Amino acid sequence: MKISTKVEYGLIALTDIAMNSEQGTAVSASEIAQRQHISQKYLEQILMLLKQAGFVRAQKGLKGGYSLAKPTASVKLSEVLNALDNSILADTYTPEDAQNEGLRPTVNACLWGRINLYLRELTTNITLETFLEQCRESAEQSWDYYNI
Amino acid sequence: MKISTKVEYGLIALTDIAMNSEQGTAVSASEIAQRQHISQKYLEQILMLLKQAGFVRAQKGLKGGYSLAKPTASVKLSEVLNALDNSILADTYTPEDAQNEGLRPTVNACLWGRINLYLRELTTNITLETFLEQCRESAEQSWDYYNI
DNA sequence: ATAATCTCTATTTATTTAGTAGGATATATA
DNA sequence: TATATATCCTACTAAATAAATAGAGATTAT
Repeated sequence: MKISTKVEYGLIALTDIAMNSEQGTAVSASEIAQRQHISQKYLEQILMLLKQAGFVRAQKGLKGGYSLAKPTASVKLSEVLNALDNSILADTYTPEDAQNEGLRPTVNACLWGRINLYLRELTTNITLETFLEQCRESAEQSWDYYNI
Repeated sequence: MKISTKVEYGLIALTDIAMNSEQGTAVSASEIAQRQHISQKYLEQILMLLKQAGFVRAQKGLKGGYSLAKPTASVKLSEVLNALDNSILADTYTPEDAQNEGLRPTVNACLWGRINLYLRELTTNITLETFLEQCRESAEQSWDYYNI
């Protein structure tokens, strides 16, 4: 499944903020950009999406930056993805589709609709909390892998 | 999830062939194009993919066309999708990704990899046979819906 | 004051998608 | 064998989308 950089960077940024603002300090866009090798200006646009959707709060000025606006357990991955790209979990259903005399509506209903439902269920059941836990486990595993 | 017309039309075409070549007669591209309202020239390119991947066989010349090359129960949806667009079920993993010092490899492994695995499992368990059955059920349902 | 930070909008560039187009090749049938 | 009807193959193009780049404005801790 092809993921746009916007969605990928957005999730990386959210993860970076979660991991690096634990002491109550905000994480600036420039920090994230440097750490994750992402264009800062592009990242700023993406961070605005995360802020508008209520996942992070922003603090302007010196020592400002972004911090989490909610407890990680209440952040559903499906909602984060929707905030970054509202087509990623959506059915691409058009009004003309419904009037199509061919197989298009049927295939849409039977297959793509079913796949999207599946994806929504999957991503609804992943929270930022569980995701961060998996990231830590994954990091440990690759550490072991290279050192044993 | 955004599906390209190439993939969508490919699946529609395969379904059309399955439904309309039962008497051993081949289905021509022009027939499919008319029935499904798809550009014939574009469709021809897509049918070539399905042929190259071994899902349909082609018969040139007068009264020619396409017919299924395998029993429907042995056609896995995952394989059809891969034939039409090999990125749709794939991890978008690049060599640079592995060397990235940031969170990118971790997020790739923990999230996109997991989602793709999920999608592959789902689509591997759908065969053309089961899909056709669902299409028929769906058609009956909408029939009922509008007539009762 | 000022330097650092987010905010907002416009523009540009690169890539992908969704076709269009034209002709070559093969073949059933009259 | 002539012909109409198919598939096969490749090149090209227009439109949409993705991925930034750029610049200026607003805010705020120090």
